[in-house]
Amino acid sequence: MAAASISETTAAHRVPPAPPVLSGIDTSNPVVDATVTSFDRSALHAAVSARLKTMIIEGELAPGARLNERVLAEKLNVSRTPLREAFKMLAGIGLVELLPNRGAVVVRLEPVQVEATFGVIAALEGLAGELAAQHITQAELTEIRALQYDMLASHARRDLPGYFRANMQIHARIMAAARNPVLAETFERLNTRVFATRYRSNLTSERWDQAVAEHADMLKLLEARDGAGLRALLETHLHNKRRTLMAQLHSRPQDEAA
Amino acid sequence: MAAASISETTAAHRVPPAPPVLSGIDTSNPVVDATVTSFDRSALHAAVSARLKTMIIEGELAPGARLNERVLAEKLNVSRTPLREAFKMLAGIGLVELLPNRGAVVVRLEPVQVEATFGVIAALEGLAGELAAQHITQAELTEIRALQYDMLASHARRDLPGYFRANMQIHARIMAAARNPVLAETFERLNTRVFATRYRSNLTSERWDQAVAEHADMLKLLEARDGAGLRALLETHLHNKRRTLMAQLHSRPQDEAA
DNA sequence: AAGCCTTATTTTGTATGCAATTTATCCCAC
DNA sequence: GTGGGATAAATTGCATACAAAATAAGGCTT
Repeated sequence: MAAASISETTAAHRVPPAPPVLSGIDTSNPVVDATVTSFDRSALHAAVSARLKTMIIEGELAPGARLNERVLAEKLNVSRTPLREAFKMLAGIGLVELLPNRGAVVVRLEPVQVEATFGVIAALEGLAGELAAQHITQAELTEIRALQYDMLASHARRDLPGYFRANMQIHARIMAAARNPVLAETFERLNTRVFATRYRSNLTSERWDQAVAEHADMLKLLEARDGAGLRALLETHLHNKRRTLMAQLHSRPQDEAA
Repeated sequence: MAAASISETTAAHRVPPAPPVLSGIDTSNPVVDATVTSFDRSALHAAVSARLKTMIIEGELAPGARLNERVLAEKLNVSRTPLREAFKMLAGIGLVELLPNRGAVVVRLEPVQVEATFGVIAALEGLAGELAAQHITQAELTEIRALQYDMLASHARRDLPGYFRANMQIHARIMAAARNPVLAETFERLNTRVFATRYRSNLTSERWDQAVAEHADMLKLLEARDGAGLRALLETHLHNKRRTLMAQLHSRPQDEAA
């Protein structure tokens, strides 16, 4: 059957139809990671879980899509057992929903849930800013300054993907500087869910300019190590982002998927 | 019971009309025989997951304990397949850790991780307070007032378990009044991990008195619908709690487990 | 033709078997 | 007696087989 190719006796390990994706256990943020640990046989379920995760994040598996075990097992060249285990892991982190006796579906976020998620994210990033102001090193500050210029460049060129990339990096660096792994993990979990919404949305010109200005203030507060100020600013920043997104979601309904 | 009510469900965003997810089949009675066969056949993995969760929360499975598949499968009267699936779910919510080719162990929180977790919890509960002040109904307020008196009674009697029970209820009611399911879910996830630490610790008489006083202020701010004030108070409240706990953890080392 | 009951097909859920890895045990050299 | 290495036992990981449930299909009645 499908799975035969993996259970080859030697370590000859198959090449999936798609290029290698995220490694098994990653605490990093979604897009950056590229480490491919050669999971010979020890972590098929982890590999499958990571693969499904990127498929969901990148929209290959759309929100609401039903995950048929037989079909997916064939596609990924694994048996149903590790696939089902991957489903359970993804259910644990809230990316899929398990319907008893009816399989798994990709979680679909209604606008109201996106709104709720951003409310929590705002608080988490606010906390990250406060802690980062306490713990950040000069080297980290320097890197963020550089990213800020990258962002300004992308903004000037009206390069939205580049802007989002730099933007995301900055937020990630602040999160890293907070030195709180639990905070980072919690944030990662929620950010993954709204990733597409957050980093692939459109912006009005005004909102874009405003966001860039907010980032400039952010950097100033960080340099001044004004934790309370940075926290407040980050929260407003994200509440603004949320408002923009919600308006967008309400004007243009989400994509539906079978 | 207390633990059961909190740990009831880990389901993420559910769409209202959709059928229940991971129906909270909670054995919640560790004394009765361990068979799970009486449960709905369609949710063995969910039932096992819930059972393991309570076993972990109640300390029957100690932090650091290795989860032997054969032994646990026999004890719970299930095959290894749903048991392994339950492991994956618990790994997803951060209660167990998966060691490739070496099974699963109950996550052991080092003091520094407890500290980090409480930092996040403080922010989450603070946010809950702010939102609760906006959304709470009179009926909910009345209930919290009653719980506050329960708590005062337990305090007067030096009934620590009763105090923690009422205390936990109050915090849970505030969380519920926040009307943000994502916030509630995120909080639940973290609170579960530090449950034993949080609600089974000791208190000095002074700290106990102070905590009770803080709760009185909480209620006042809630009644005044002072969101910002309540948020600030809850954060201090939890930072105080954290400081107490950390002192305790450092003076008395954690329980070790094979 | 529409609705409902019955039957067939598909799909999910669990148990079991086997391969691979890890861990424990024993023997021997030194 | 200790250390190292080979062997045996135990344990994990994956694939498959079978059972139960859900879904789809078909035919019958009205």
